[in-house]
Amino acid sequence: MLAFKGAAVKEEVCAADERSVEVGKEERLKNTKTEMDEMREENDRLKTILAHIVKEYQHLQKQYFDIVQQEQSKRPLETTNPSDVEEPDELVSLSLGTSSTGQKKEDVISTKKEREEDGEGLTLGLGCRFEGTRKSPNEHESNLCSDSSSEEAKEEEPGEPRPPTEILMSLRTGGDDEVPQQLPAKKARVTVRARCDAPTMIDGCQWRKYGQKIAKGNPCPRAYYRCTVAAGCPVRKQVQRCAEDMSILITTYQGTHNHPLPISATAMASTAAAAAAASMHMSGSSASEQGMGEAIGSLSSSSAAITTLSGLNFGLPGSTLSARQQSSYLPIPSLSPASSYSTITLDLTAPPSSTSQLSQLGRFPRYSSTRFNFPSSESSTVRASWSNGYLSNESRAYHDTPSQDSFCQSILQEAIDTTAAPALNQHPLTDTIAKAITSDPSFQSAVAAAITSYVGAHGSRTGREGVTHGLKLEDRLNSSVPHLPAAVPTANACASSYINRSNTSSSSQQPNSLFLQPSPSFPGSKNASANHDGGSIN
DNA sequence: CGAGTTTGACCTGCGC
DNA sequence: GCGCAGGTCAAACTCG
Ligand SMILES: [Zn+2]
Repeated sequence: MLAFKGAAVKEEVCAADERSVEVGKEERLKNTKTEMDEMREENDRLKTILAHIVKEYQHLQKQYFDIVQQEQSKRPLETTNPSDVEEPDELVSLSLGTSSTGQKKEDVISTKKEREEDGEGLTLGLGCRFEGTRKSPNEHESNLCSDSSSEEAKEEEPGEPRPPTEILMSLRTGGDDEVPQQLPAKKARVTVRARCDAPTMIDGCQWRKYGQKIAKGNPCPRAYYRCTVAAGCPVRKQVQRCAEDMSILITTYQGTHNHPLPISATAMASTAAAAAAASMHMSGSSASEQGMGEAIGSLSSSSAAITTLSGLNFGLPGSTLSARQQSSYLPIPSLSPASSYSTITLDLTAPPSSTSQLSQLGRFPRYSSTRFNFPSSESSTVRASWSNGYLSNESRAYHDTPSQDSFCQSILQEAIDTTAAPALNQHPLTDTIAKAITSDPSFQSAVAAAITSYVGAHGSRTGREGVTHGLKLEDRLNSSVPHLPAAVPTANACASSYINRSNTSSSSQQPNSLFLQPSPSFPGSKNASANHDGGSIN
């Protein structure tokens, strides 16, 4: 009896369960459908946005070409850019300051300590010849092998011709033509100033320390690192703390990677590039077109998504070919660039006030500098989205899916919008970007890396010029697209989110295949001493 | 034992 | 030509 009763009860219970289960299934189904609908809507939205972006891009591109043509016609005989030639060193400074107003030139040195978030290392990367955006990993390997032999040669040669996206090509043609004229002997350098507690920035690349020296005027020793991701990679970096503010880490990247960048680095570079481009647009005026264009170009090369941005960038009303402002900007005396270098300085320290810098311009007449400001106000929201975007990027790092990067798209969109309505909207975008940049050290480094790479590529190009005209374009393309500039590893300990997520392990990043693999986690970014940029060093 | 760091020596460019 | 400073090399050492 009891047994029966029990059985009956059980059955009832079972029936009830089944019912509830069915109900649950239905609900789930409904939910799923709803989600699907939402996804579809989202998809449509994205498509619309993409279409819009493309349209804008084309428009801007056209404008850009017009401008270029105008410029060319204006100064047909000029062989070199005035600025380039005249100034032994070009200093382009990117200011990613957090201060919202900081429109322009603030004293870099005075940078305050607003950014406490980045507590750790920053990283920069330099150009990379073979870019990871490419679809076929195999190519990377082959490239690596071939490249690994001679550093210098590599630097000068972009390498194999990779068909960049058409957009890039067009951009490159236009933009680069002007650029190529830089001084032949110049070596590209990217200096990143960022607040970072960690000894070095994590940029996703592996670095090996090969020397240390106490520079004059700065009690803090300067460390010298060499990229070890690929044998023979010519990229080097110097890491030094600012004498005036020990919390500021100054990292200088030099050279162009002769290997594909790690996914994380690539992703960072792209995002950074996008942000940089966008912000540049916004701030527009002061940035030198050339520098920006190049930087962006390099960045864009890495990721298609960015391409759009770069396009925008180029599209900018050539605000400045002629008007380029050259200001000397020398944040840290000890680091003063050698005359033979073309240097881009990324100031991620968020200068507090915007006026001081101007005062300093006069101090170092010798160097011209272009400054890029990324004013920002703090916001965490942007950052989150950015991170997401980054992640998505990362997964696709090796696929050419420019338009698909939603994150980038959003950014682009913003940029575009802003661009369209020049003055009005600038702040929002700028802020957003700035926030993103500021909040994430890795991002910062990425920007720097991207720029660096670009510059490096450019420099190498210069060397090659004259040799083969026919190849020129190709080279450029290659250099710009495939060869990302070294990604600036921004890694700090802070490297935070991006790196941690995307980057493969710090120390073990490996050139080809590994790049593709999403490494699980970042070990600890703690040791500054660690050599691996990815992990510790930098 | 190999990879990476340390550190003094060495090389090079530049100003006087 | 000399000295200085920045940058690099490489032997010795450390670490996993
Ligand atoms: Zn490298």
